[in-house]
Amino acid sequence: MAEILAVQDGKRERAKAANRDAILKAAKRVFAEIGYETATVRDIIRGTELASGTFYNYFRSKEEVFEALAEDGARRFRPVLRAARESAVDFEDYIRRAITGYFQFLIAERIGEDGRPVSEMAPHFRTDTPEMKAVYEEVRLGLEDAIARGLAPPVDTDYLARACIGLSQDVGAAMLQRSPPDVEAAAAFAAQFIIGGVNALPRKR
Amino acid sequence: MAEILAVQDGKRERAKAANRDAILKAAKRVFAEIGYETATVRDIIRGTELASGTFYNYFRSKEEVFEALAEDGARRFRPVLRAARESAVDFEDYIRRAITGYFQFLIAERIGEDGRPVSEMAPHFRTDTPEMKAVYEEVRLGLEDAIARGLAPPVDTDYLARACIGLSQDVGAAMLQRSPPDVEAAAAFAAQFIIGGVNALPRKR
DNA sequence: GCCGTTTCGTGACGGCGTGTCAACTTTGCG
DNA sequence: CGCAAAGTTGACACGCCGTCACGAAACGGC
Repeated sequence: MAEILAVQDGKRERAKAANRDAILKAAKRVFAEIGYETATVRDIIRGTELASGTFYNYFRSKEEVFEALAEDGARRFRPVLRAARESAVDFEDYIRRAITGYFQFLIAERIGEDGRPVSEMAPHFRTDTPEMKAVYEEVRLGLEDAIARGLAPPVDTDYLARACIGLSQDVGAAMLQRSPPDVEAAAAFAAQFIIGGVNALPRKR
Repeated sequence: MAEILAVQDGKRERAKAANRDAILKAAKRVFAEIGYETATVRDIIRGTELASGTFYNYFRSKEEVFEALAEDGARRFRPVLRAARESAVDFEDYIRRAITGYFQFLIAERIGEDGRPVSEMAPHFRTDTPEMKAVYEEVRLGLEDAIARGLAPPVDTDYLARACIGLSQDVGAAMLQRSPPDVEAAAAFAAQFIIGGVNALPRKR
């Protein structure tokens, strides 16, 4: 009756989800406060009500927690990319929407104004984790899609996706270092750069 | 007589330089073999003939050794950039030379064919260390120089430098993952992308 | 050469974080 | 209610960290 939308009813399942969530939340806070490198598993677990051993029922290491956080972020970001792809009227529009979405995401995700810079908090911000790879694939598919529709010239989509991601990450980081960060200006810069770049590319494949 | 070009004669100075060098060499090998994250200061010192305490006479931590290695790399790379700037006949030529130089550098620097991927070995590959910042400055100056000479349109050189660096890093990484890596093709891709991007940029400042 | 001074290598030590595990508590279920 | 399964707990052994008192080796004045 009261559990109309109870996705999990067992007390065990609820506790499990709650514990995992508590650890993730604590980790996010601890990483932001003292930095990923210096943070210890104990620091994280102290941020919860659980005992040290319990940590290892959920994650194998500090690194795995970080990856889980990155996965979360990527999972939340993917819909933004997909929406950009589906609602865009042309290639230029797609790029602009995707970049703007990413930069807004960056602003929204950084721990409320304080916290350490992303660079310090993200030690190995590479396309390692599965969900990270999924974002890369989403970008690449978006580009291939545009090419298939004749909206962009046929080029090496692997290089192109990597180029767009690397460029966006660094311009995004530069944007965050300015105060106040200007999403519009940064997005316009990155988007126009990419569009111009794509059009100048050697047409392969 | 026999010491015509002896830069350091004191036995102390020579030992110091040799020890520091031994630690750096061992660290480079250890990082490549077992990865930066899992490597310990003890692992590094075991790769030399020295005692554990000696490590701390030269570096404060594993991270500081890594930074020293990064500094070394950046210091060796900077002349490549400078040469590109000085010998280039126009903006397009400058970009092409710089990118090609960087990609050749990547190929030359990776631990002989084996070793872990750069991404795993370089946990915080950001523009943190002084020498790293110097590379960024070198890039930015090269771009400002081109703009001042009217070879490129006036744009936000901070964003532009970041964009070029991020793009080059990621395309370079993608190149290294292919076998065999094709420096020419990758450099042509990155250079043309950048040139096209710059020309499409909103002219500010 | 000799010896006081300084510099530096050495490895043992206290402190701390790690990951494990046997004992204990809670939940699910008949 | 009671048993089995699942999960939590914190103490423990292990390994790494960074330091420090000690001794050896190099320097430099005589």
